[in-house]
Amino acid sequence: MLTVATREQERELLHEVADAVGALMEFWGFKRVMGRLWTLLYLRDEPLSAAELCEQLEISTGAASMTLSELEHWGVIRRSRKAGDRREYFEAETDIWRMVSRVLRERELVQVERALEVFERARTLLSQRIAPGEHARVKLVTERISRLADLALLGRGLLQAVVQQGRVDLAPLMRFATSRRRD
Amino acid sequence: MLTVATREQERELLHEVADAVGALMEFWGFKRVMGRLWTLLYLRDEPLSAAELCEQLEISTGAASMTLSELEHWGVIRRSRKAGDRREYFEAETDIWRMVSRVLRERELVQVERALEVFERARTLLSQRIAPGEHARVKLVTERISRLADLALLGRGLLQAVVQQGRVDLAPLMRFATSRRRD
DNA sequence: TACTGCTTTCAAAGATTTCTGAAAGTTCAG
DNA sequence: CTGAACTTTCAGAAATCTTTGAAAGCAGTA
Repeated sequence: MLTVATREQERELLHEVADAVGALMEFWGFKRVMGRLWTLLYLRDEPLSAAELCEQLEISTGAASMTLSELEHWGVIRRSRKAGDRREYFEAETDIWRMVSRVLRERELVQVERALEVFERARTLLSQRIAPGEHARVKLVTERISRLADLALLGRGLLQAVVQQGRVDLAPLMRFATSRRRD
Repeated sequence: MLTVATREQERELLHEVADAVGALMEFWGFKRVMGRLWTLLYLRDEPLSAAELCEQLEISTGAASMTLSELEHWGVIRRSRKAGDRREYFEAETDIWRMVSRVLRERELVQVERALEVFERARTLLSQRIAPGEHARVKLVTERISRLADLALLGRGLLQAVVQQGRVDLAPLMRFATSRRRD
């Protein structure tokens, strides 16, 4: 009975972890259930079937199917089959870093770049055709757009650093991140 | 008439910039209108009244009032009054960095830390009470939770680096971010 | 080919977020 | 103190996002 209690407790714990990841991912612009489902798979050594996932997560077959497709689209889970079994099984991609950097590259970076283009265009157009007597005001506006652009550039730089770094070695980044804590 | 055309064009441009910032902020977990409103104020040298903002953004008085409160709560706008005028006027906080680092500190960091606590707790509890014959499996689960924790730690480290850095000098961070682009 | 068991799709329901605008609240000049 | 001018609040409307589940689709036997 110790074992039974422990099993139940473990299940609970893993769900808590899954919920924590779900919260992070939601906060981050994904659907909560994507994070929960991925984590559940990640914390298993064996592949799970869609039916099991429905049961564990208390979602419908439809939701499971769609969520699994999305996760697959992001390359964070894999499908597999067992011989003599019609069902599909799913397992998590375990290279977390690859996943994260892909998302950063394809989502965050795109967003930031889109904004940068707008800022750039606005600056260019403003610098042309300044009505007389407007010089001071237009200059202030341009200056402020430049500051927005600076921030976006910093963001882009950080994202690129993180994304690039990960491909080879995470350590320098981590070192930088932690070394700066007190200065 | 050149001036008129230019004015209209400028208005349009500024709205585009505001929309771009709005999109970033929305993507980032705030309401789109917060970003649009703040940017509109930021790109003005003079304070605006609530009524003008309603008109510019095409939102109701209620929405304006609530949005302004939220922005004030985050310390990114200021209220002011003009002598002999009953209306309140609003202007943007111009220290962008201070704003961003505050948000990172109070929102992102909190989220990451919450997740880290869950991971830590799960690891501790799993390491106790391992049912016989479960060692291998539990070890794998623990190992994977550790990897999640590593990622969260990296995130926390980066956030802290960014937040700390900004207080004194942004340059080193920018240097780091850009120097790493190709290696 | 036809059946069976599993998966996907998608219209509609449900949940959640955001917005509106009228009413209540506040402030201040007179 | 009063009333006009402005602001805030908040219940309900509207818009948006998410989930459901039944029907259609598909793949692997028999």
